[in-house]
Amino acid sequence: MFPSKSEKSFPKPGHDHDSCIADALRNADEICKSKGLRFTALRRRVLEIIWAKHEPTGAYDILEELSTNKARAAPPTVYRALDFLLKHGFVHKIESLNAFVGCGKSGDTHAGQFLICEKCNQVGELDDPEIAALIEKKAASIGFKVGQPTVEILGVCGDCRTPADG
Amino acid sequence: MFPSKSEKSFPKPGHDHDSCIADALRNADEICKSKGLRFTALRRRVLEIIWAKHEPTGAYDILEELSTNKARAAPPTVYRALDFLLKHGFVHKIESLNAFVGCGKSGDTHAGQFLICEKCNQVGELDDPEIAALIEKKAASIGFKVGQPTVEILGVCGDCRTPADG
DNA sequence: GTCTTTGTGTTATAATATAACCGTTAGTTG
DNA sequence: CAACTAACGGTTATATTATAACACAAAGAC
Repeated sequence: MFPSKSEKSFPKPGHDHDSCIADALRNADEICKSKGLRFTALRRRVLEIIWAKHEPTGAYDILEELSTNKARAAPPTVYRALDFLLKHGFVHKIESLNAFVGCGKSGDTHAGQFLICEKCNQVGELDDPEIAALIEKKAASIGFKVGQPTVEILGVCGDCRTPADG
Repeated sequence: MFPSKSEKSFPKPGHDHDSCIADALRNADEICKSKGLRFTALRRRVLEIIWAKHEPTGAYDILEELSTNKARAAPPTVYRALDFLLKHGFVHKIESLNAFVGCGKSGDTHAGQFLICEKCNQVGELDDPEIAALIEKKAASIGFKVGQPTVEILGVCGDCRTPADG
């Protein structure tokens, strides 16, 4: 896992993109090996495409990338790979965008808290335990047992902020 | 506006359903009148359908309800009404379900925090300022300016809980 | 090596959402 | 009130997102 590196991550404009793709793939490789999951070429490729974009990517965009000039992939191909990646926590779905992003702290299925920049479209993952705890507490106060929380925050990231954004 | 009534609401199993539909419509009537908005028959009917279901309702379900045996409504009819209702805060969209719910505290556009019961499908609206503030604070700590937060929590409501749900 | 499970290709279709065009209706102005 | 204007809604077509069902191939189990 990536301990501090992606704890409060928002991808920096100048960061080493290639290496973060490589890291994510290597990470997934290891996790799959240790858990006996089949990290097939297709699944690996889909994960790679998602990381390469480094922003929320729609299933049909992935499909596009996946398709070569000779062979046109069909939707179930992508959705099945996504199911696998989601199930094992390698990617998250951003519900408000119908799009998928790579998860910085893969390994276990977990709900993230996402900060989505309206300007650069990049997504930061917060995963803040205090937020999760507060939500759970408030929900519990009216008798509600929290299962899967979806927290997606649209806004403007630090790198894109101008005085006008406040 | 409904101050305490729906502050922490989760519709109770035995509550007076008809009156809460009526309340919501009357409320919307007043707000529209005071703001000079045109609360047309169609918009009113769509809001009524959403409240009548009292659970997240898909656009095509609304369309179904809207269609009589003589006339079949088309999607834009519903989506346009929904746009109006969303814009003015009479309904919310639950992104994780692609569905719409009536808003218990209409009047201004605002982002809600939703508790969605997996068993009865009812939705409670939390709108807790502490949660909003904490999210804002945590986001700010990494330079992110919060715009529109989406908080949707899947789980089990008090009325549906059994010992097995913890 | 056979068997069984899991993964993938393929075709078709479901479910959700929007574009574009146009007539109608409701407010607005003179 | 008549003419004007802007908002509303009907209609057709189409875009976008997602899944069902079936057939075959590849991988792991025995």
